[in-house]
Amino acid sequence: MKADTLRGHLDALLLAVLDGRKLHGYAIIEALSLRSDGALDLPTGTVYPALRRLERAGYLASEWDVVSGRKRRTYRLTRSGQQALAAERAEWREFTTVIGGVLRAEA
Amino acid sequence: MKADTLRGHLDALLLAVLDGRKLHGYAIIEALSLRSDGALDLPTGTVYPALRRLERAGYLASEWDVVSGRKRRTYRLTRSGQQALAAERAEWREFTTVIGGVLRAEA
DNA sequence: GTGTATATGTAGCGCGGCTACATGTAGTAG
DNA sequence: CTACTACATGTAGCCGCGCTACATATACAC
Repeated sequence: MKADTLRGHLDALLLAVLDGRKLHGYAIIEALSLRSDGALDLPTGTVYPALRRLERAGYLASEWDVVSGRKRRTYRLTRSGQQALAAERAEWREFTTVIGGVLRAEA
Repeated sequence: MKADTLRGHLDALLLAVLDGRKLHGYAIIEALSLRSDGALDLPTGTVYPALRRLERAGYLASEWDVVSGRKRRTYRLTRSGQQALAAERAEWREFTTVIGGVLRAEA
C-alpha cells in the first residue's frame, strides 16, 4: 500500500483498535498488523505521536502500568473518543461511497 | 467530508474522470461534483497543479483548444495513464479492504 | 555478555492539498 | 455601455501529519 494513502484515516484506525479494550502503543501496532493480515505495519514514529495527539484531543486516556518491571502506557477510549470513533466510521462510509462511486463510474 | 482525507486519492479521481473522454480543467471539477452528488467540490488550486503533475508524470497529455475565443486546455489519458488508472483502482480496493476491515472488526 | 524482542519517545523532513490571489474572456442584466 | 456573473487557467506559499532516523532502556535466550 502506498505510503500516505493513510493520511486522515490513522485516527480512525487507532480509535477502532481501542474499541472495547485497553492496549499500550506497541500492542496497538501489533493488533493493527494482525487485523490487516500484515498490510499495516506502522512505524513507532507514526503511532506514538498520534496517540499523544488523540489524548490531548480528549479522545484517549492513558495510565502507566508496570508489568514485570517493564513500563507500559496503556490507552483507553474516553466517552468522547467513542463518539469520535462513531463519527470516523460514518465518515469512512461516506468517503468510500464518494470515491468508490467516482472510480467505478462509466464514462 | 473532512479536508485532507483525499490525500493520496486525488490522482485516482482525476484519472478516472478522464477515462474514455477528454475534458478541460474546469469541466473536470464539474464532472467530479456531478458524479459525487456534490460531495466533491475541489478548488482550482488543487486540481490544476495536480493535472500538470500528472502530465509531467506521463499519465496525461494536453492540448489547447480555442472554443468561441476561449482557451481551454483539454486533457486525455495516455496509455501509461490508463495503466496507472488500473493500478489506482486495484490499490483503492486493497485500501478499502484493509482499513474497512479494521474499522469493522470486533474487539 | 551479546543479541533480539519488547517498549516508548522525539526531531525534523517532505509532500501534497488548500487558501488566497492574479488574470482574462463571454454573456447578460440594467 | 457598464457592471456583474459565470467560465477558465494558473501560481505562491502555508500547514498538517505520517514517516525516517535516532535515542534509550528492560527482559530473556543463547
